[in-house]
Amino acid sequence: MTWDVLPRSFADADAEDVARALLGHLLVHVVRGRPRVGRIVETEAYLGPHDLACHSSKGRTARTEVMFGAPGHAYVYLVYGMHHCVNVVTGHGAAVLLRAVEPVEGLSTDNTAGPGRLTKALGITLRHNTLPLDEAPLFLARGAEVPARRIARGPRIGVDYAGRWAKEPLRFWVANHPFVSR
DNA sequence: GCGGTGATAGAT
DNA sequence: TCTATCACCGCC
Repeated sequence: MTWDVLPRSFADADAEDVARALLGHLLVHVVRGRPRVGRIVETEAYLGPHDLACHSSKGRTARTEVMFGAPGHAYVYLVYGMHHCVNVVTGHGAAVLLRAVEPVEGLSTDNTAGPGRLTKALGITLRHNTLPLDEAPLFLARGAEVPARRIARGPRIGVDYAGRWAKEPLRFWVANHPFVSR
């Protein structure tokens, strides 16, 4: 199989637009020559330093530096001591969290709804932090675009601490898709 | 509903 | 060095 890899410029736009545009495309992690592939069906936009739910609202630190770098790279972090989350950096402190994929190929489990389950199924860890997302081992590839009328939106999950930003409808998902979390 | 788990950031 | 916090998940 040859992949139609999405160029880094795909992520060079507002996080909200990228969050929508990523739905339907593929996340590929090549492990020992074998691709692990999921189709993105749920995302969340984190807009930048002014967005109090976004890690970059704490400023430029060793951890958040990657979000201030070039678009199209991975921001991976560990939460609650055990779950990895992977984001697509869109630049200027913003990024898009990948929350759920539909299993396509090579996954260790078909339990891929939820950011921690997604990274576990694909084998994504802190080692992938800052990697470019247009080349092996970890890249985005063209799937099927999701028509706007099939995209639902609502508040982001788990960011109640962020005041009014917790209510902003910055979570996007494929309507009625069985692999969307919750 | 509750707690495990460890990286992170800020305080001491 | 210490401590609070956390973009979650599995089990109760």
